Amino acid sequence: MQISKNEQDYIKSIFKLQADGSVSTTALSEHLHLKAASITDMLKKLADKKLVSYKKYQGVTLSTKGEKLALELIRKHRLWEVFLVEKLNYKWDEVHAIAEQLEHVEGLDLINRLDKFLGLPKFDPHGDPIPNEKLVLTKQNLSQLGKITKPGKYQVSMVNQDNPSFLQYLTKLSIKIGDIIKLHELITFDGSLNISINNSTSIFMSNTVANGIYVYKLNN
Amino acid sequence: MQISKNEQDYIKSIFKLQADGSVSTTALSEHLHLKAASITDMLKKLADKKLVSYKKYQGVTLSTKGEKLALELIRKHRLWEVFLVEKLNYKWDEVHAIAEQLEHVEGLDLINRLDKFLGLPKFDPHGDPIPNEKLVLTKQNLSQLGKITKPGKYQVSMVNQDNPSFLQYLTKLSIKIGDIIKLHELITFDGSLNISINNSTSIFMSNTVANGIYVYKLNN
DNA sequence: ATAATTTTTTAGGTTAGTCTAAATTTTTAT
DNA sequence: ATAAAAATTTAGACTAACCTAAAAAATTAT
Repeated sequence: MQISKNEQDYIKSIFKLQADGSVSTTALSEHLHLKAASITDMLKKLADKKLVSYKKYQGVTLSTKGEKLALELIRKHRLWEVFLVEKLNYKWDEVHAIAEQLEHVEGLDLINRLDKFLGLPKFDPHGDPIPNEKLVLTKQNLSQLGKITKPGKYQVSMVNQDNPSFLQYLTKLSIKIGDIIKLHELITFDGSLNISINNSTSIFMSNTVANGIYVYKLNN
Repeated sequence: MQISKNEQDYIKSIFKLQADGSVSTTALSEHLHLKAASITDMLKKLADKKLVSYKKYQGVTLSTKGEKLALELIRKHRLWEVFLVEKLNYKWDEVHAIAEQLEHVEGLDLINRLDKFLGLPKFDPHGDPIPNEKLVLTKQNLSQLGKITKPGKYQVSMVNQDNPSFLQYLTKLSIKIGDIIKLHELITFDGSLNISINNSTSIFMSNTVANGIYVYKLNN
């Protein structure tokens, strides 16, 4: 059975939104920028193809098969992003739309060859983990910088990739994956932060920006 | 104005078939494996978009705009083929279907970056010339090995890429782009040839196979 | 030159994926 | 507990790209 590009996009969205429990028609409608009626239509088709489990008025969840497909797409998307950044010298804010197309390219063994060519990378340019050939996705235990309550040393491990201008702003601040952030002070009033990056002069950062940065706590 | 993947496929076919003069509905129908009625429909749309010039019952020719698009697609296709063979170690008979998909991927500057990454190759894995960044396609003056009338030394410069099993057969004969073929004898009866490749022991080759090999005459 | 054949177009229908508007179900607020 | 609001589904329509069958035009053969 073949699954269209559009169907694949639904599966990816459901995967992304299904953090806890089932995904509502409205949530999908907003995420895909389509009308709710269109979502209902498609969910029926996806259910017919056993990619999701769907009961009227009760939202949708991925089946095992649907989840496998989602992980394949995520693997493809992230590996192509690595290719675009590492090999074609794109910036991290430029690759999403292109990878969105490349992830739908099919070919015997293509993605595993690409994986090997890239040196079996574990993370994409934004720090998101790449599912391995067995589609195992290893999640790290990270915190949003904006939610942290104690001053200390943290390592930038992942950034929110949904907004190119956010990524451009991080570039302007010269914040990259792997950087060490020292959190000096928390302003409780508005959640903004006083930090320094890789031991350079300290800067202020809004809570909004800090929430797009995921960090790993270092032991000193 | 945006041009769909399907429209692009028509443009490529017209380019390929338009060797001399205009292309007939039937020729396109066979090349694209679609019914003639569908071709007529689409030609009207392509004419509306100024990609072709089309008059009822008189076949179709590409406009300047259509020709530019065709060359862009050929450039993309051939560069992706180089990528697949050079970087991902595919064989020359395995890349066509994947490149067919990759050629439709759009992205600012993508193909020029790929071109640079690959070292500005002049030919694809089958020896077809790659249009440069200005879309100039330099054609070589080659002959089909099966049409040659005089014994002598020739260089394999291009092979017919339409048939994977033909390419596999060439691989079995260990014939590659750049190889030197010595044509010892022509059998006029059936057009078959007695040749040797890179000075190894001589072999016979059918006229059919020889016609899929394009060669350049060497001076001795 | 006309009849037969082939090519091409037209007319009307199908499917995937979207839409709007209306109907229905669920949730929330009183 | 019921009314109002929100979410969801149904019904019917649209577009792109295909199809079949029939009509029309062009070509070929007698």
